[in-house]
Amino acid sequence: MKTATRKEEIVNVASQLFKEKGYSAVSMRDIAQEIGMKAASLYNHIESKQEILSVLILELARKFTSGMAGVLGMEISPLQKIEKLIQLHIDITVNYSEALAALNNDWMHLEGQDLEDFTQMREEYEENFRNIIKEGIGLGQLQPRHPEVILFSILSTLRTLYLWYQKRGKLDVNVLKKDMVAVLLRGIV
Amino acid sequence: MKTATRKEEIVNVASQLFKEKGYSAVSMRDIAQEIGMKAASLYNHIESKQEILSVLILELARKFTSGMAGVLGMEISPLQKIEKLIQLHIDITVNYSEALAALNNDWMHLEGQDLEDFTQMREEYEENFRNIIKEGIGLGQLQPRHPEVILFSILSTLRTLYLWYQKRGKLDVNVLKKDMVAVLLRGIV
DNA sequence: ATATCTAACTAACAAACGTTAGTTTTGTAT
DNA sequence: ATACAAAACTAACGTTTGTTAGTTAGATAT
Repeated sequence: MKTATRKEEIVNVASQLFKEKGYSAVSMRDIAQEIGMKAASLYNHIESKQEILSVLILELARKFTSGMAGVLGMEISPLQKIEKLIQLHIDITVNYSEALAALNNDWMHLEGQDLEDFTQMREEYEENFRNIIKEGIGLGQLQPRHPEVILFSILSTLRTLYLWYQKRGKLDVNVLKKDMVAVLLRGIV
Repeated sequence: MKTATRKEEIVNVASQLFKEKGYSAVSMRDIAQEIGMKAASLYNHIESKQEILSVLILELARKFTSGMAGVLGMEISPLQKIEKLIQLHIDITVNYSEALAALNNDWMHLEGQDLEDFTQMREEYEENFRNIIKEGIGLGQLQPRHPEVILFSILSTLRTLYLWYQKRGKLDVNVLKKDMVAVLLRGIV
C-alpha cells in the first residue's frame, strides 16, 4: 500500500509524456497540465526538469547494475546466466516501461556527473554481458559467432521490448519469458 | 559523380544532428551553424524544419516499402525471404544510418498527412513481414513460436543496428550479413 | 552596361521555454 | 482561534524557438 508522494507523481506523469514525445519535446507546462496544476507549482516538489530525467534514468540504471551483480554472483553456467539476464530485462520492462523509454532514448540529455555515471554504468553492464558470452563460447555452450554480434542481437531486442510489450500487453509474462528465451537462444529455424 | 545540392546538404547535416540529440533538441540555428550560414538563410532552400524531417523519414520509408515489394515478388521460400529482408535492412543501415535514426526515434514528430502516410507504410511493412513468418511456420520451416515474438525479435535487432554499426564500423558488410542471419535465424546455442 | 536571379545577410517577430519571486489558499497542530 | 508550514497560485523574467521581411553581394544572361 505505497501511497505516491507528489514528487513521485510528477516523475511518473513526466515519464509517460517522455515516452510519447521525448524529453526535449515535453514542456514543464505539459507535465503540470497533465497533473492538473500550474508549471510553477512543480517547483515546490522538484528542483528542475533535469532532476526528473536524472531520477528516472539513474534509478533504473542502478536496477540493471544490481541485477547484473546478482547474476554474476550465482554459481551457474554462462548459458544460465544469460537466461537470468533475459528474465531480468523482461521483469524491468514490465514494471518500468516508461522509465526504460527515457533510459533508451533520452540519456544523452543528462548533464554533468549524471551523464558520466550513466555512461559508465552502461559500459560496465555491456562489458559484463560480453564476458559471459565469451565464457559461454569458450565452454562450447554457445556457437562460435562474433561475441559482439550476439551481445548486440540480444540487447537490442531486450532494450526495445518496452515498445512492443504494451501493444500485446495481455501476454502472460511467464509465457513471454519462455518464448523470448527460446527465440533468442535457440533461434527460429 | 553526384554533386550534392544545398538542400541535400541541409538535410544531411540535419540528419546527423537529429541522430545525436533528436529532432526536438536540434534548432535551426544549430543546423545553420554546422553548415556555416545563418538560420534565416536555410529558408532559401527548404520550406520548414518539418520538411527536413519529412524528406528524411518518408524517403527512407519508401525504400523499405519498395524493398519489401521486391522480396514479395520473388519466387523463393519464406525462409529465404526473411534472409533477403535481413540483408535489405543491413544495406539500408549501412547507407542511410542517420536517416534511420530519425525514422526510428522522431517519426512521432511528423505532422498531418506525413504522419498518416508513415504510420500506414510501417503497419503494412510489419504485416507483410508477419505473413511471411506465418507462412514459414505453416510450412514447418520455422519453429512454431508466437509469430509476434519472432517478428519483434528480428525487427528490433535490425532497427537498432544503426546504433551499433558505427562503433564496430570496420566490420565487413558481407561478414555482418552472414553472422547476423545466422544469429537471428539459428540462434546462439 | 544592364537587368535578372540566386543565395547569402541583418533585424525582428510572436510564441514558447525553464525558472524565479511574491502572494494566497489549505490543512494541521497548538 | 491562532500560528505555522506546505503547496497551490499569478505574474513575470530573460532566452530560445521557428519563421518572415527586407536588403545586399555575386554570378549569369542579354
